[in-house]
Amino acid sequence: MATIKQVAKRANVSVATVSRVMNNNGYVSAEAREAVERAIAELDYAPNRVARSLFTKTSGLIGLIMPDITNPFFPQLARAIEDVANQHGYQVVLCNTDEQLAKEQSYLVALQTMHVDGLIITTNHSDNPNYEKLEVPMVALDRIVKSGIDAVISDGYEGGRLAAETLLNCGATRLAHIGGPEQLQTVKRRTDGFLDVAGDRLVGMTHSSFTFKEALTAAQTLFDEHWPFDGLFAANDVIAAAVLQEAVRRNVRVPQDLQVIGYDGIELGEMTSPPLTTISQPIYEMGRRATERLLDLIEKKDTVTKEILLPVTLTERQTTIRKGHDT
Amino acid sequence: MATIKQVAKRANVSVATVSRVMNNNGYVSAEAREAVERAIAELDYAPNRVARSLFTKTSGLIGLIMPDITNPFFPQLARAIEDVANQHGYQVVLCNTDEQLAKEQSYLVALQTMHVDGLIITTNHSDNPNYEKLEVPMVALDRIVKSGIDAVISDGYEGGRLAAETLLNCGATRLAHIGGPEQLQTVKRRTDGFLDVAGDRLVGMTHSSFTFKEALTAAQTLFDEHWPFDGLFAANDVIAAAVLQEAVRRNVRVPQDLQVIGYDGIELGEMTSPPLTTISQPIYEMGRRATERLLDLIEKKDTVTKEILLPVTLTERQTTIRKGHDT
DNA sequence: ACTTGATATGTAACCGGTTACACATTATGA
DNA sequence: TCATAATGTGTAACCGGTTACATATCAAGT
Repeated sequence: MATIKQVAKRANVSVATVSRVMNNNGYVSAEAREAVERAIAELDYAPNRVARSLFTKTSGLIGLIMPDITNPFFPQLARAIEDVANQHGYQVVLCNTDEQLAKEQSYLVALQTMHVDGLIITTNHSDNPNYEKLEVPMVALDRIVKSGIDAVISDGYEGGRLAAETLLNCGATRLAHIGGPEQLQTVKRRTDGFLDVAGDRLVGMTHSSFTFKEALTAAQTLFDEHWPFDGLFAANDVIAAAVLQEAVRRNVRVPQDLQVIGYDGIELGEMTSPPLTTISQPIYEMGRRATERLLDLIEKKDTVTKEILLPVTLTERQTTIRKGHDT
Repeated sequence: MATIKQVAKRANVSVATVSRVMNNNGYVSAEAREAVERAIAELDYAPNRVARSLFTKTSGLIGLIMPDITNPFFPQLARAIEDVANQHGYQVVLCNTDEQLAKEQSYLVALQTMHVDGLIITTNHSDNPNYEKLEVPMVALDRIVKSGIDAVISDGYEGGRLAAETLLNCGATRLAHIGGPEQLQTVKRRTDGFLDVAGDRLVGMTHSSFTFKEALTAAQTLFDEHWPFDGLFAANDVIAAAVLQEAVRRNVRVPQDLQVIGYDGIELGEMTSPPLTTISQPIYEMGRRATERLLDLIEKKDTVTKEILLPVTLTERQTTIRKGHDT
């Protein structure tokens, strides 16, 4: 790789002049500019970002801290983040923490020492001193966060309500629910919303992690202990898929005997049989907004901490019975 | 953040001594070492990786170039890569290229100027000059690659054969196939293997991209034009899921009327109804091996170009009829 | 006692950029 | 015409590490 010095020599100017044309600042004569540009082209020069970083204290890097990219909710988020970061000339560093504070900590120091310009964090530990003492701009994503950290989330409570209302509207009378991991505030809100509308029409409820395997045993438990019910709301689409599978195993027909609503709106919901009715979060949009917000923070366009709350929508597929069409 | 100079002053030594204790090389007296360590602890010092990078020309960064993290095959790969990279003190930079050469190019220069230590590439364009002229160690993953680039792939041809043999063993006599994108060599081999065993028992075949939507229309076409068939091999699990969904729409019972085998072994296969029999690639293992290989290359442990071919296995679930159990 | 090698430490150059500052030249306005 | 501002360019300091090299001390070997 050519260096700025080589370019300077070839163009018969000083490194300062080369730097000026690269960054388009300061005064440069037309001839000098042309000579430099020719030299750059001839040498196929691209400035060393490490060197630039050292001086400017910016890296063009964004740290992305999420529990597990393997969880089907996160790839879309990551994609959105990477897309907009890239459009603005930033690269993203991927970190999987499995929600473990120790891992987060070690990533945090690694990212800090490489001078990332900002952080997008999907963590429950944002109130941890490790985060608080960081002077790096950051925004929390899909997580409710204690103090003065920016956040973008979607309206889980309303999503829960919407699920219950939909089930009720579709004629369900005996409701069931499988909630998510209880320490996830953002997931708990879905349950809260659902429960508030369901009231005493709730006949059974349990909890599960977001792994399919656990979801399957949770579904089995629910069927074993609380059947019959005719409307079920799952805290995410993976759990809903498990319910669907368990339903066919038990010859419970969906949606005739049991209507099911999932949560998230990931692609998996299209692939089940029948395709899953679900409460869709605007996942890509969430990633996009979080990144745009972070970029604003980095460029100091805005310093007032904000929480961005995005609306959810009902995606009606075939695990509920359409009213008005009266299938 | 504290700098090495501050540490040096506090410990009453020179920066060289601090550097020596940090890197554990050169001679350092016990007292000096202790003083430095105390100063480091007191100041919470961590060396600036950017500065170190500039001198050493290593960054601790690995570039991960893949088409689209949103495609459910890739998150596991990314996770494996990130896991082993992290275990060795490296961070990974995520790049989504959508298979577009222009995007790859722009990522390549970005990654190069930030001095990534290595590259894992999932691309069809490895024979492009952009890659060839790079002096960065790299390994291709899940892609067949022209010249002297290391690669790790799994045995697609054998996987295709295995799929056909399994279907035949399970009593299928009229075989169908939905192939993947034709420019993907690694996917084409699955088709080749399948076709070689199927021979003239093949009654119908079509192609599809790996998006669920397209797969669904491909499945419809196949049913429309070539039904009946009783054994189907799909080039990946997403396509297989589409076939399953289309089958229930047409009241075709799986596996009684039609047996289906997918390919990849992603988690989606567990979530369909019925759960999908599939040819499993050792996805995590592939990512792991690729990264370990890359790390060896980076550390110059080995310079002979290698192709690592990993075996695939049959994961028997419920879209095929178990022989010997005669369900 | 003197050479030699091991131990210990500091100074300064270097990595490849950016930019403050000095200096020179040219244009502008009174 | 002369002061002043705008334009153009180079030198060198700086960012925060690493390490070659110089220098010094001390123990061991002859």
